[in-house]
Amino acid sequence: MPATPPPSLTSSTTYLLAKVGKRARGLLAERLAAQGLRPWHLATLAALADFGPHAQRDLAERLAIHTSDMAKLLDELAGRDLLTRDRDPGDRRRVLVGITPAGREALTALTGAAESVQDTVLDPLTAEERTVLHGLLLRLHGGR
Amino acid sequence: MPATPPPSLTSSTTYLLAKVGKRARGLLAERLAAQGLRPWHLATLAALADFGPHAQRDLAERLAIHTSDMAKLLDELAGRDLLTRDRDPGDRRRVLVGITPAGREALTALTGAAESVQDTVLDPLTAEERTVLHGLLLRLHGGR
DNA sequence: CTGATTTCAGCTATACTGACATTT
DNA sequence: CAAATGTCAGTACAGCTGAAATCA
Repeated sequence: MPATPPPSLTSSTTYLLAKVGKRARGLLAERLAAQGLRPWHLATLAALADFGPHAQRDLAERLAIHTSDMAKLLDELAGRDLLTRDRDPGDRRRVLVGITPAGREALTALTGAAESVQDTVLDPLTAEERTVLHGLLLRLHGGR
Repeated sequence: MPATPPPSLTSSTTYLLAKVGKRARGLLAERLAAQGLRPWHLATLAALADFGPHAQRDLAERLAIHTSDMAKLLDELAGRDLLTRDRDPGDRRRVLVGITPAGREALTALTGAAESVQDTVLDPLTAEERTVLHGLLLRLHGGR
């Protein structure tokens, strides 16, 4: 017996968003774990590749993560030589974080994993439907 | 400065799903906390209202939650007289869980909170767009 | 005895808090 | 001195695991 979820929940868009989103993140985490990394590592490398070097604090703000957690993430990524951390000569409180060539390679692999997860999650939808969904989610994400 | 998130992430539907879903669940949890309850309490009461009494194990399976966590949830709900727990006379291993009148009242209040959160989250979308989004998410949720 | 149901104690990961040293 | 940056230790919670108690 497939155990139907309660209709009064599946009729709520909020519920579906939370459920589907959680599944997506779970699948991504599972795939990235194969490379010993987590979704936040992907996000961090992506931010550095998209925008260039950041002060650690700005990186944390861009990803909406706490500075204390960012410190740990960067420790892990620096330990694999995926990024560099250098004191800002102009303001020695700041640490400038940049991506290394190895980091870019890793990012490519991680992005590939994310795309494969996306194919899995969005499998029930046609290409046009995926575009529509993406547009709607972008509006929800932006309209904060 | 509003700290733009990395485009290579926002171009991923998976990322947006996870982000928007997490925000939705977070807002819901915040609103329900005002009544001393959490999203799982709402889900549990909704399942009982939709389908009638359940054996504890069936309830856990329907909501895709672990039986050990279900035991704790039911403790909390029973402590507020929102549900009843009785041994199944036909199979004394099973505990039959049912919703009380007070539970139905609480469910009404919790559902109201959930609808208000939904209005907040879906605010940027028109009514037609909300319908489209709901339909797409239903397909993603069902197509497992 | 085997298997199902429930309960409990504990483990892990994530998100967050607060205190601190360093530098401006 | 006050404010900003980064580091570290510790807290809270959700999700999960495993073992024991009860019963079919």
